Amino acid sequence: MIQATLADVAKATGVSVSLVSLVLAGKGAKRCSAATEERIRKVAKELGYRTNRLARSLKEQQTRTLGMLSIEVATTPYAGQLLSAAQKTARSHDYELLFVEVENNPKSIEEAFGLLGEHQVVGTLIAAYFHSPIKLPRLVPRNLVFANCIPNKGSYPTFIPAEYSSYMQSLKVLGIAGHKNVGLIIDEVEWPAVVGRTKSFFDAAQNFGWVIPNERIYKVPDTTSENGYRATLEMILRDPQITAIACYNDPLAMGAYQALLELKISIPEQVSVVGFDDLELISGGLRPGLTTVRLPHYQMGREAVEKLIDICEDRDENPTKVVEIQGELVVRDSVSVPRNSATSKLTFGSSAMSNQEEDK
Amino acid sequence: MIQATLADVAKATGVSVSLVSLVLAGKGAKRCSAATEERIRKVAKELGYRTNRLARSLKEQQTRTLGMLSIEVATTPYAGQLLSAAQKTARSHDYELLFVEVENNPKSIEEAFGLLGEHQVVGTLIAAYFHSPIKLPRLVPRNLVFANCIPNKGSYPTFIPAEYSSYMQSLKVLGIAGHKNVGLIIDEVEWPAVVGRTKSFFDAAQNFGWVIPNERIYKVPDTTSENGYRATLEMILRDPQITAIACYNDPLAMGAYQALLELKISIPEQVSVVGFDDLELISGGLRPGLTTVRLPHYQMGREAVEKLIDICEDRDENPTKVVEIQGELVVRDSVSVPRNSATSKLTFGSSAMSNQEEDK
DNA sequence: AGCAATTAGTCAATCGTTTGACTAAATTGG
DNA sequence: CCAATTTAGTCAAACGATTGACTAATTGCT
Repeated sequence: MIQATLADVAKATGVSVSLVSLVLAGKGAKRCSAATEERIRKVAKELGYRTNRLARSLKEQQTRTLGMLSIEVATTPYAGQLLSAAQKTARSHDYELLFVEVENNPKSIEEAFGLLGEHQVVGTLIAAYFHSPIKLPRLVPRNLVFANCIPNKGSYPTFIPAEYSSYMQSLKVLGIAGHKNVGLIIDEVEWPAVVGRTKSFFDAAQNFGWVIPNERIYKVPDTTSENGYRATLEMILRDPQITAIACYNDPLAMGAYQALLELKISIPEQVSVVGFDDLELISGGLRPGLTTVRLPHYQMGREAVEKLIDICEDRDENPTKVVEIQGELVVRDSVSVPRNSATSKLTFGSSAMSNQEEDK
Repeated sequence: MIQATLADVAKATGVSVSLVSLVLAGKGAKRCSAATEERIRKVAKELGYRTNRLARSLKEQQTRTLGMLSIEVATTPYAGQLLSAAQKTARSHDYELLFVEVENNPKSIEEAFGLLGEHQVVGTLIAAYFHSPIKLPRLVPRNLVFANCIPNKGSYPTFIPAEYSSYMQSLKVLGIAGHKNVGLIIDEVEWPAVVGRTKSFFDAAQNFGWVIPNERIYKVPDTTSENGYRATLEMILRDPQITAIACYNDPLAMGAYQALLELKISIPEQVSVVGFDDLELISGGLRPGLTTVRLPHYQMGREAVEKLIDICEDRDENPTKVVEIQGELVVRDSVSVPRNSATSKLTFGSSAMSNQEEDK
């Protein structure tokens, strides 16, 4: 006997299966004497009785299992927060998470839907490792929500980072510090995140009176440190007026640090840098610490699952569609007031270090 | 009707439920005419019939679900590979993964065991984000395996990184390059990984004739970049003979880079550096690229689940206990032959850059 | 023709849990 | 004291899939 069943408890107590079921479900009040109830509970405990959720779900025609389709969420540093949040949130509502990795194509997603269907999941969360578009198959299950990605059709509760306003936070740090000559290094592919952050940059330029921002936008084919390094070298050599570099993400910022260090330009005294993502390994590991914005992975996971459960339990009073979640500005030490360009011109070479004349 | 059942297919075809079941299970050969079989299949397809795994499992008294208890596997950069591998491996054997995050204490683990029991999982994988000891509760389920962690009692299939031989690979790179004066920066807490890599260092010292290694071991309370930076500064200033630094992991190596850069000591010309973990964000992002060792997260996940399924299906012909998996050496550009200390003494200051006189 | 064997199915029990319908005994009210 | 109500339970069907036991009709063989 691998697990005690209701029948085992009933036999050991000398009552019917029904009564045990009622008592253990807390519905025995009107059907059972206090003494019997106690006996049943005692025996159940002794036998280590645990409900068989398969049987319950079959009878109830309703599981408490959610499916989570993940597009590289687990394997991307920090996106895992989303998965962790989803699981913990589900658990806290007595739901389980059936986790399935898929590829971002309709066929792979459709297969996974079928699988989740066989397991009678009551709802499905689709999440991606970066804010990306999802192509859905023809048939989709009911009770579907999205986190960190956007479906190509239909209208579902969708939880994504507020790219525009999140990025604006770090740009504001530059603007308020008084920077006027700001460069941007950004991905050349027009992902939703790229569009939002670009707009943010132009609006910041407008607000803070930055000069000709479109000439100071450097596009890279991939947001690697290597590309951040190269873009920064080029940017600084071609445009030595620049006092601050806004990077699309932290790996680019890491490359920017390397380029500036190589040019013997000190951060933040001579050039300030901001990143995006708060990849702790990078942002916390760099010297000086990188001022950046933490993506709301945890919140997206939590809110998406909470919404999903609301929908599953028909408690969706306000059928929200797209929810943009604000990232959190993490201020470290990579931004200062701009150098006084009258007294401190950027020079390149071994004497750069002695050239630091900061504004007060 | 949310999902078609066997009864639906049977009614639509005009046959009994039994026959449909038999046919769709591929056991209809001796019980069904080819014509009827074809009709059944056609109707099932039209109705989008999918087996109800709850009902099947209940009847079969056997699920195809595995439980995975994770100790921060999802939230730690790169450990997520283990989870991804586990899920994909399970899936490729037609198993599902019920993913549960737990804390590393017996109470939390016991709770999760109970939960998995209710879902009738046939086997359980416990995995941790770093090679760590696990305290098990009094009662544990059958069919248990461990990945990247070690149980405090009992004897279970356990898949861990081969700390000693993995780390030896990167030390060999230093040894073969001809380094004699090698420093080690390592965690002060005696985790299994620390013990293995320390032993590796002493044996490498023995083999390659390194001098007094115990005086060149710097212990840090936490393996952060910051501590790597501090340890490196101290190490180099106190012991300028050092030509190579072996770091316990990549974040420490990142800190070492910063310290060396600040001292204007070039990598690898004047000092070589090796890391461990291959945190791509760091190892691939640093300039020059960091020579390090990739932890076998993916392999641990895959092999653990394969073993688990073997056990669940009574196919465990060789009941292996602890399997150590070798990490993969990733050679980048942070190691060269040692500087010739006769002609190139380390000096500290702005003239260091011109001091590079390498061996040929 | 007569019997066995094969073909093409159906029947019914079962897994563990839930719950509305039922019942026997005890208690209450007038 | 007896009818009505309450108490303390039991019974049985259902969820969907599986499978050994059964059967009716056809075919094969001599």
